[in-house]
Amino acid sequence: MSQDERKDIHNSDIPLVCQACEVRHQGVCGALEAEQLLKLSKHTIRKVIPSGSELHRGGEDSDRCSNIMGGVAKLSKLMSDGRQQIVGLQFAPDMVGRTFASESTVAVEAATDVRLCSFPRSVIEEIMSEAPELEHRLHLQKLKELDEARDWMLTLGRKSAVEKVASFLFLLATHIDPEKASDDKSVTLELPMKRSDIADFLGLTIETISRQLTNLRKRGLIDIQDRRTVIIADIDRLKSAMEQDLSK
Amino acid sequence: MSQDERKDIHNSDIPLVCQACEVRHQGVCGALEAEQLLKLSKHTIRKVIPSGSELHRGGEDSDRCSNIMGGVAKLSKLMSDGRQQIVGLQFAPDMVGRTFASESTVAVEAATDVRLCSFPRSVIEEIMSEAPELEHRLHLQKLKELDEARDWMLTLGRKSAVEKVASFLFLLATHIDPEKASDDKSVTLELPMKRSDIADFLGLTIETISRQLTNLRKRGLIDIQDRRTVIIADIDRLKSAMEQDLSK
DNA sequence: CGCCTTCTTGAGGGGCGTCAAGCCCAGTGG
DNA sequence: CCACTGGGCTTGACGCCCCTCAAGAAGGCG
Repeated sequence: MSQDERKDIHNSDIPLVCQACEVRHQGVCGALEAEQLLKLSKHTIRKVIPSGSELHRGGEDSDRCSNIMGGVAKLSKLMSDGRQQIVGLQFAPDMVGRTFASESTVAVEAATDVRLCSFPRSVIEEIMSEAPELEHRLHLQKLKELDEARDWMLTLGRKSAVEKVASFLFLLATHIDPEKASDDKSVTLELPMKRSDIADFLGLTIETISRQLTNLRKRGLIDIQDRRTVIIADIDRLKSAMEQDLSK
Repeated sequence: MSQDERKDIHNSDIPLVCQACEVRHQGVCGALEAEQLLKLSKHTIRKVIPSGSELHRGGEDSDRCSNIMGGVAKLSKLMSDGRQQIVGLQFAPDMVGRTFASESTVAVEAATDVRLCSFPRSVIEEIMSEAPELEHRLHLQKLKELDEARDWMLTLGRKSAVEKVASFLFLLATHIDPEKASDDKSVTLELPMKRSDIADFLGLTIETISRQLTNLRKRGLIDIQDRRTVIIADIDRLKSAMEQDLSK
């Protein structure tokens, strides 16, 4: 097995599990040398989390981090009386987990089935201290998440219900299969979560989500194939619906 | 000048401007050696930004970053029709600025008079590449901002108007003069911004802010000394008002 | 087919926005 | 000194957007 037919510089000593990894170069692992990948891969577990189950309970400690290989995870916060707010969605190749002990009050749950590459927090932190480039990549990812969180604060604080739903659909269209951003202006969206999750993401109720989806449908902005499949007729018109109240 | 009466290891070669800096050890500069401080200090400008003026216009490029030495800066986002959302407040010793080209669509404005230590982005990024500990500190700060942003998303999406105002007052009480977190349960708050800013921070209108402040006053949770000064009677009662609707 | 969860649609009510009037206070100028 | 002005704030009246409650439709699965 030491005889590898693709014996170029980059692949010779890279763990097989990483060689086969489709998101390695986009994720934080792209910053790692073969030696470090080997170290990390000794502690990794690949697993599939079924839709609806938790990767990390909010408010509890967790000493594991995971790269998302596929699927969608949701980050949520819970109030004592049960009110809930989803504060972010994570897609491949994002890394989830509370590095440096932050993110403690956020729960992580699989929205769809999620494929993970999971490892102990201590190992990734140790490698970070040796490989600044790894911390740099993670830093950049967190800066992106911060930008997205602040974008969403504008949506939560200042947009109407229609605008919120349009913003949600646009977010999905630009994050799921971004390479499939076709030449065409129409996009077929597989909604990765149910109405109650969408409501918790947008700070609305399920009834309002439902009403605004039919509102958008009646205006010809979207077509609803089935409850989980939405066809965006024209992504540009949807984009303009994000800032323009269509309630009247 | 090479003769320094405090010739201990730590201070001998540290620039005078940094020796005098009251937030140096708490801010990101705490990660720097004398040599790096010297390099950075050659490009720093200390200045005071008067309340209301912009440090950075949203959507524009900026090649400067700044440490906040004192005062409060607000980060805001603007929609094309004028709706606005404040997405964060920054206090000393936070660093503001778009390192690694993120944060582009966020405007930074002085809420109060703000004392800054400002330097070019290129210099801080260069030093970061030499000193991973500096990037680590900045990374930790951004993780804290991400946590705060997500906390605030819960506030924006799921809390009632009273709860939002209570949350705002609590946020200020715990961020302004945190050392003055006295033995006493009552806290005198100097509001760093006017009602319209508070409204933009909470996703409400100025009228609602005003009404909910008097609501909290009538319930004995706060005392309003003048329009800019609020006395929190009991910080614990205020905290519980953050999750409990008092509209009835 | 029955049962459960999820979703849609309608009717009614309430919380917050909108509009408007007036107060407070600092700044300015006569 | 006071009148005038203008920005910031408060308070009231009213209306609308979205929540609440409820009923029923649509799937999914044993």
